[in-house]
Amino acid sequence: MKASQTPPSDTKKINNLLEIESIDFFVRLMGILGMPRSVGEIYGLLYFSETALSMNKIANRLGISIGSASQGLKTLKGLKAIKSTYIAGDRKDHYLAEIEFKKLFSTFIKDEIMPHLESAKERISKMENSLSNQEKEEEFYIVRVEKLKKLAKTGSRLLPAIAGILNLK
Amino acid sequence: MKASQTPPSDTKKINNLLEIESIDFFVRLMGILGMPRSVGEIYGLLYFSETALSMNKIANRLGISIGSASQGLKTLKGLKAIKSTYIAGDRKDHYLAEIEFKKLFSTFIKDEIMPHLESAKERISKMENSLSNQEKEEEFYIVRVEKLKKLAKTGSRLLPAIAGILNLK
DNA sequence: TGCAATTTTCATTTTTTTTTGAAATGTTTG
DNA sequence: CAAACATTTCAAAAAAAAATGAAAATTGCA
Repeated sequence: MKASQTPPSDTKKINNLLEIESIDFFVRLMGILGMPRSVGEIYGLLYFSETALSMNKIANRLGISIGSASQGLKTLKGLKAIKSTYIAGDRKDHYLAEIEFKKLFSTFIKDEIMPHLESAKERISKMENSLSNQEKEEEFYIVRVEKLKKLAKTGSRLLPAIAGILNLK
Repeated sequence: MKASQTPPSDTKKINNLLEIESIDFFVRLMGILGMPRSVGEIYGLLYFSETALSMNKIANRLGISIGSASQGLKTLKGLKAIKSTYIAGDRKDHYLAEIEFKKLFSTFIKDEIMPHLESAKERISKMENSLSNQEKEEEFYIVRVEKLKKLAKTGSRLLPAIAGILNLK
């Protein structure tokens, strides 16, 4: 008769509606960045958590395995999207969301996109070198290689610029 | 003794090295945009093809099924990354790569990213509405909702701007 | 109109990605 | 330093995404 009204033992009252929306929101956002569901879930949970949460609490609250939680936290640390806090008298690590999204996005651009650009440039060179002497004369091939080079150059300019804009907003 | 030197019957001599590098390049690029391998393969093949190719030729040359080819071409049409050409006396559709990447990217932003932004705004409103009266007073929640709104706003400004920059390069 | 060629669709299969959970590893403190 | 707790790793399972291919739908021509 009262069990259903008792909130989970060790937590302050949770706004479930908010939490659910937040998780849903970040699952989709992380999805756009190609991150697995668990990463979005963890970040969404932490985003509206006033207290730092341990890995175990995160896994329990989300109903995911500790393996997923561990992996997801590692990914989020890599993105600088969370930070860990020391809590006195507790051996576990505790995590808080980094709420400056610019960090998340600029780390993402730097670590996930820029490296592709580097190897793209190499591959474009390979293409250029593979052109036969005859092809080297042909407008068709010249234009296409040119476009690729321009694409790489635009990327090299634009991506850091985007990261930069995010950093000063 | 000569079979291995005979090029495929109906094609002009193909620069396989170039083709392979091109396919590899676009498989990765499309991968960043979350597109399946087949989409990158098709575009990569068309990019250095001087002649327009039919769906069947594409499927054959790439060794993929016609189902994949059909689906991949549909996706590429949607992205405005290819165009079809009429070839006299041939009933089949023939496809050419659209080599202006700006089209591909701005269509991608418009069709794949912007709609997410719209629904994100709705979800942020939901979160705001789900705040209890007490939470509405708390700095913690106010800041977080504010950050989300700012994120949505930055997205709304930045994404069309990026599409715009691409269009005038 | 009717037939043959072409394309699309979609249930099934295959492949890839993600999650799980138990074992191995690492860490703290009594 | 050992035992208790925490975290990471990784092989196996589950889930999700992509590819297949045959049937259905569409198209254009005779």
